[in-house]
Amino acid sequence: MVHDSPMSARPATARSGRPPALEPGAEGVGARLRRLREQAGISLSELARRANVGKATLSGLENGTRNPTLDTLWSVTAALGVPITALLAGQQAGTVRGTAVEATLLQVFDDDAVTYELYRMVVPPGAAQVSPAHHAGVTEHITVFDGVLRAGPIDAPLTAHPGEHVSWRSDVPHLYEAVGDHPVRASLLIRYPRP
Amino acid sequence: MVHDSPMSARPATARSGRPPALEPGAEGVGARLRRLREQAGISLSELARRANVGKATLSGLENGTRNPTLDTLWSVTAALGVPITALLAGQQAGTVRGTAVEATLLQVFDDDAVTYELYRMVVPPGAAQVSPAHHAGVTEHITVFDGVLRAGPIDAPLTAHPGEHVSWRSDVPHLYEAVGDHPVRASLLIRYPRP
DNA sequence: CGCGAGCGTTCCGCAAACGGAACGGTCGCT
DNA sequence: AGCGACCGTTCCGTTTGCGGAACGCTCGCG
Repeated sequence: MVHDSPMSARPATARSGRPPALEPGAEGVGARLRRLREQAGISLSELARRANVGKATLSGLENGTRNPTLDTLWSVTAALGVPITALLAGQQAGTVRGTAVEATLLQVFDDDAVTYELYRMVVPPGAAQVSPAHHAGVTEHITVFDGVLRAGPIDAPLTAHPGEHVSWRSDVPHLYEAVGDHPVRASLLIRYPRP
Repeated sequence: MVHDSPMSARPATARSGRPPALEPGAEGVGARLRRLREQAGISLSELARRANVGKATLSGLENGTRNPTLDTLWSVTAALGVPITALLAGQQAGTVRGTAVEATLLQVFDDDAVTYELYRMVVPPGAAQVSPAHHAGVTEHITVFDGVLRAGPIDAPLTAHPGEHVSWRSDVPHLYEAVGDHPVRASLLIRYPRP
């Protein structure tokens, strides 16, 4: 689910015919930047000087009327001494919503030969979600904390009760579904071997 | 220290006369994006279609020859179903280096009236760091785990041994310094009241 | 009072990021 | 072999983010 076809309910990032106001995330970034700058106790002009960016750029950025470049963001956050993620985080970062599954990315373990992604997952009752196949070798591992989950390959789904663990190779289409009328809370670990 | 004058050793983000290659962070972002896309098992063309961006844009982004706009990043990460921070994180995110202090941002508590930032801090022996004043009302709180620390307002610094706690109002210039030849490990909590 | 210093915003020419189209290359199918 | 579908890269005209300069404003000081 996690990486699959957000085609359906994509958070309207349409570029066509943009009105004066920018996409939803932008003014959040601007406001966050202004707060960080004021916390640091420096003026807009001063920050522009330190970061080697124009005052116009900074002004437009804070007011949400510009759509900054990545290296503008780098310069500004570096001059403030904060990680670049400080500007982007906070807005539902890491939460992925599918048709019937909501998953929050808790952690990524990125080793040489394999990457793990750990999610906290909630499946509400009454709806099922089907996800297309992942790459070969990818496996998913779910531990159920609450509720009863049916998940796994479409033609051979597995059932897990609280405290139980299921896993399968997800290089085939697979589904997630809550059994009964309780939402399912679970942890989801996806393992991606390096090709 | 944390927010103060990274003027000295700024991670050269100079914009003047940029060579074909971009600033250090960029190709990391491109590589990370390519990995995410391949993990999702979709082609560059397919991702361009889903994200509503040009293939040229995506190609240039993955190869590090372009300096993407924030909303390009939004579109792409949204289409991949990953948080935007997935592209930026990983490279020393949250670590701030001063002349004699290295601090890692562990957590930010952002309430209505006040913001707290919690850092893990290491002060190597032999060097001192002076930080200019913060805004009025800002206070710092340090708990020493290891080593002996001298810190606080320049004209009245405090000394803390392992297990001890010091705090001061940081609206005046203040310093951090390890006493003796052991590095100091400590936690640093900065409290910023909303003006 | 006048005036210089600093603030944040707006205007402007230029560089570059953007999407669309065209390109060559590699498959799989008839 | 031929051919259509798709891949990722490159070219190109348009859009827009960029820094610098000018602007109006608010202070603090002589």
